[in-house]
Amino acid sequence: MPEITLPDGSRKVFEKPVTIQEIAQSIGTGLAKATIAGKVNDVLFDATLPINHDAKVVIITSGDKEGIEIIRHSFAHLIGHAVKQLYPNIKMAIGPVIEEGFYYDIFSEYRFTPEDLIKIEERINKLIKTNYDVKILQVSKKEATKTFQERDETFKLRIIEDIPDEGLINLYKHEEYIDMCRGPHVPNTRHLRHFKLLKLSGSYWRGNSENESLQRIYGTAWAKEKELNDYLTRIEEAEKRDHRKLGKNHSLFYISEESPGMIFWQPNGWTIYQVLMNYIREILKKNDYQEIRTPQAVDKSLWEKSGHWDKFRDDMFTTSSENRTYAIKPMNCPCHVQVFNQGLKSYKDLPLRLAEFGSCHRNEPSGALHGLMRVRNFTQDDAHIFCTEEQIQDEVSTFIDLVFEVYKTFGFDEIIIKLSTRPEKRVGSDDIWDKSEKALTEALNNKDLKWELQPGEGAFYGPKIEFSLRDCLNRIWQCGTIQVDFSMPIRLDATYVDLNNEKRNPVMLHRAILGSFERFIGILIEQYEAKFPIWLAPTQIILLSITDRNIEKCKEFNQFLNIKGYRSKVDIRNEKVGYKIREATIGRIPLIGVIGDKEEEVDSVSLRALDGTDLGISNLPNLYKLIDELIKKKGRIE
RNA sequence: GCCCUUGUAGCUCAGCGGUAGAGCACUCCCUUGGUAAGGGAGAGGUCUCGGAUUCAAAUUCCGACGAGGGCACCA
Repeated sequence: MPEITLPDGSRKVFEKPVTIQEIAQSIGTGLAKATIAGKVNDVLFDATLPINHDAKVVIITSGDKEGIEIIRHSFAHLIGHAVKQLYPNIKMAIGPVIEEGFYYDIFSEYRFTPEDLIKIEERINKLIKTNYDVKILQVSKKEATKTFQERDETFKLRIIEDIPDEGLINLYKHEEYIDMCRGPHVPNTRHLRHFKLLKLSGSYWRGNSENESLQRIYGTAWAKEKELNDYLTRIEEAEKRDHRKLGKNHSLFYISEESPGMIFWQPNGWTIYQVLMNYIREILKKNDYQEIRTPQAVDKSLWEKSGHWDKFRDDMFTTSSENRTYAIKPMNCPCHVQVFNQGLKSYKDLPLRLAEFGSCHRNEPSGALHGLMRVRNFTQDDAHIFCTEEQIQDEVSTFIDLVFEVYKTFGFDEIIIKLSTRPEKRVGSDDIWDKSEKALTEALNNKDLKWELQPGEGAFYGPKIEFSLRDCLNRIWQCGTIQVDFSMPIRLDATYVDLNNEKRNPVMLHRAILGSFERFIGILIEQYEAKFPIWLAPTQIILLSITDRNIEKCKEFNQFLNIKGYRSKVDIRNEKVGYKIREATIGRIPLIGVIGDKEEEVDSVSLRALDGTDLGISNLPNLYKLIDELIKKKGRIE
């Protein structure tokens, strides 16, 4: 006689074990029809499984977040159902739900093409329209094993091996197709309607490139057709912000076939780069950093000492001269230790902060390259803080604030923070790792920030905090970072004299705010959709002549503006003003100045903002004032 | 690096066995026009590269290189 408590507090007693479906039916037919699954004492539960004890029950429909996830998960099974009908020899591996969709990893000798994707989608459409019931079999591990042995589903068998012996395993029967899942799943395919298979990709069994290659089919699914269409439109719109597309359209940068992964900055892009660099320079000055510059190519012996040669040899570009081998530097830290080592250092010199806009080369795998986001040559806004153990906490804390201050300037509202701890392959004792990880954890916890732990993902020399941002398609890119390193100073003999006149090794903090200029500008292009605030805009103002009579005035104003240090251009072509405005607008120039006879009479210019706002007529001193104010704001919305 | 896709004028793309086409941009001419496209003419490509098939290849096949989407990697 289970007593069921519903979310509104009402209770219902049933004569015999009852399913969520039946509970919903007892409330109303409409609800019963919409029921996808439920929660029994806060645990997700299939709609058609019996509940034989008193419980709190929540009914889940497609309107719930869990509901839509269940729908997506069930669609993954439908890939299985369809694909096995079309290609009986394949083996199903794993098919989870992801953000806004699902995928299924499949082992198949035959390689799927986009045409197959269409076929599979058609087959799924056919299957869901039959509105079949999804049946649940709860079986022992032994029975499950037998089922998948008969079906030669070797990957499912491997998954079963890792499941504990006791307890039941849920098998979901989609007609002749059987899949294994923790569930729950929809009770009938009539809940599955609005989906689209999106893309095909390779993957590896258990995410390990040593294992079998699998083929992954990605899809998305939604409760309503409108939601599906909105999602697809959203992706389309987001693609328009792609920094590679905008970079080309606005002549910011390009990448040539001869140097994959390396950036040719055009005048427009380089302007942004320099403004950004000067902004960081100001920040460094205010925060007591000293800028240095170190060589591009350094003898391999230094990299052997630092440990990089051992671990990253294949990922470094090398060159040789006479009898020596050099590595084109993949990082700046060993060089910074060299600079630190010049002259004897006292504890009074610490913390010593050495910064460099360091150009690094890393031979990234070809498949990893991605516009400005992942390149083979990048410039870090790098710095190394040499300090004592006692100073770590403060330095890390100050740095986190600094990152937030800088990111705020660009209006990032979502900064993803992750703490990565000791990897398997590492240098340094466990005692040192304990201390380093503790320092970072405490710095984060003292700030009341949301952060995520990534065990085993730290650098080989120390743990790190990463600050990541999302691009237009929600892909996450690490930008800022701070890493604690007790090892490098020891390996490279960095020392200072302490209060007791004894030599000690300093601790080294590796840190970057933007990460690399390339990646950060890539993110910025997408963030602003290339509509840069005036302090960053490659061209800040363009002066348009209305007739040829106004050409000289345009040129004169332009010269004054440029001498004053603003980035001004003219458009004195023989075109109508509407045409020039259109071009300047498409060119994303923040301020447009129009000069006709009327303006010339009063030695002024008519101003228009990028969004079309009329800013009135202004003489030069007022124009300077206006631009100065806009620059000062740096596009911050406050 | 792995799997799928892909590489034609500066850009976006069409052509998919009979030695190249559009729109925009560019140059010149007419037009001197007041806040998102005035009109006309012209120039521009050994169709990424290397092989193979064929009387004939941008078009089919193989390979290399680059690019796109994922996966793996990311000091």
